[in-house]
Amino acid sequence: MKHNLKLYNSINKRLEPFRPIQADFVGIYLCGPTVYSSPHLGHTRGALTVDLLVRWFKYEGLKVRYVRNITDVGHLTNDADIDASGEDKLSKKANLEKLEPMEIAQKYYNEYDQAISKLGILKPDIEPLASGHIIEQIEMIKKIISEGMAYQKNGSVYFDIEAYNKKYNYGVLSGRKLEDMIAGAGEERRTLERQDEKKNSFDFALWKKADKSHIMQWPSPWGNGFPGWHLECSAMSKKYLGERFDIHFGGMDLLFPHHECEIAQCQAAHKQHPVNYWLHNNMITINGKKMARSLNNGILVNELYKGNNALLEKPFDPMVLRFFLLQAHYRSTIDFSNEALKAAEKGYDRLVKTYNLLIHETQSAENSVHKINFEEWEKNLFDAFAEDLNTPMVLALLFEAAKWINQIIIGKWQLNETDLERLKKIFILFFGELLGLQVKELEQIKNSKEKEIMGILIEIRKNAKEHKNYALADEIRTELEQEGIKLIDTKSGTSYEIS
RNA sequence: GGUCGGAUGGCCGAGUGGCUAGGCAGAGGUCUGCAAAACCUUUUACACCGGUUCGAAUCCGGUUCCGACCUCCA
Repeated sequence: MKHNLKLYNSINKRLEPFRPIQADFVGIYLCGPTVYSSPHLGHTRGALTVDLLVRWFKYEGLKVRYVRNITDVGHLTNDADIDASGEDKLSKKANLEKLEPMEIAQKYYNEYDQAISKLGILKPDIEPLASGHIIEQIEMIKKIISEGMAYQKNGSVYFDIEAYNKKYNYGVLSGRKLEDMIAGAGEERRTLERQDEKKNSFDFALWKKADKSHIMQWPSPWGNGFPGWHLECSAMSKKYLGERFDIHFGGMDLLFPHHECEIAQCQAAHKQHPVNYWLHNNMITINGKKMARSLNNGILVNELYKGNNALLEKPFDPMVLRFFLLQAHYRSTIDFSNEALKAAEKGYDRLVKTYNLLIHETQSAENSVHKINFEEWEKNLFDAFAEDLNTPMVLALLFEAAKWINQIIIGKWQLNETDLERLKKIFILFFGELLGLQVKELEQIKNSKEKEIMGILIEIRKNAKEHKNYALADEIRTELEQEGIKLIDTKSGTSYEIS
């Protein structure tokens, strides 16, 4: 590694220099989505942040194995316990849409995959399904039982936190103490059903017994049932990344109980803490409140792309969403609104324009005349990215370069070939390769007939202007504008944009 | 109630002790027949009250407000 990456480790609550377990290799696990409905904006953030990490590691020459799971085993809608109907989310949706649970999972997985890919997010190396790892999960439960840290009750298996806590420390990640959790289980806690099966209310299910009406179920040593929610990530991360791996990523809302339980399961089964760096992204908010499926305030990713949501004035390009998210640090909340997106769109367009100018319009000169400190700029870019992925800072530095590029374009500054190539190289590296921003095609798909007609109109208008027939010139401009065609006059001539 | 985080100019959002973050909007300018676009320049800030310090948005204490988790959640 050429640069010193620092990451904020949730378990120690501080920035730590990143050191891989094996030199030149890094293993990353991201808690992916439960595929029972369409992805909303919140789902993009974790995937995007890991994408940045992966891009960085690859640039630094590390071999990356990036695992992002798909949860296609329905968790029960109500706690880890059985509610009145005994349905899980996937079964419920399957009933509703009259489909097999696996059809539901496939359908929404496809949607997720598509929506995420449009954001320029690289695919993971392994994308395992929870349903494809039932055997591994059962094996892990057996191990935990043999360690005396889980117990069976009526065909279900629960994790015994009290037993676990005698040897290990439950709560290392979230900072929760067992006593507090007992004390906290007071009047304000919701009363959960079937708690009597558990020794303690904070115990969680490793395996749940399924009755006949439950669609997704598998045979196990404890009878037919399905695995508990926390187990899949432990089983799959162990299988593909080992008992101890480098980076575990997920949303902050998963920190407790999900990740805490993962730690407990792994430690019970493998006698070691599974992860070196616990990373968590913050939430996307809307009017200051977390966006979530369960809160029904989510904006779907596809709604954003298509503009068909009451809160949106218009559709937005996926790259605008990517830029919008990069403007905030991944550990901060980011407040979503139509206005904020519009602002991001303008900023992004400006950066893209500058990018195109740099690549296509700049020409080197004999001698450099400028006020650029390349060394400092370059160093600041690398430092910003490596300082826990400070993408807002990286963008600010790219906007600084945008000003330089304009100085060159208007002829105030000039760069010799070496300097110009250097500017191009670094700009492309950060803009494209590391931030993963792609250039929207400036030349929209204009068919040749349309170009011809527009060329004629522009020519007529040009002639009119030359003969000072401004009435005609303005009429052409106004009429076209009413059709959504905007004429843009520049020194070198007139171009047009269709909205 | 418990655990944890946050409060920055009209909006979004960086910044951990002294030096303009940045984007959008606003203002002024260049260009233009006019306008738009583009480019250049630029105003407004650090929730409140104390304290530490030569110096605090940044550290400490308190207050108020907001949020996340403790149910499924990215």
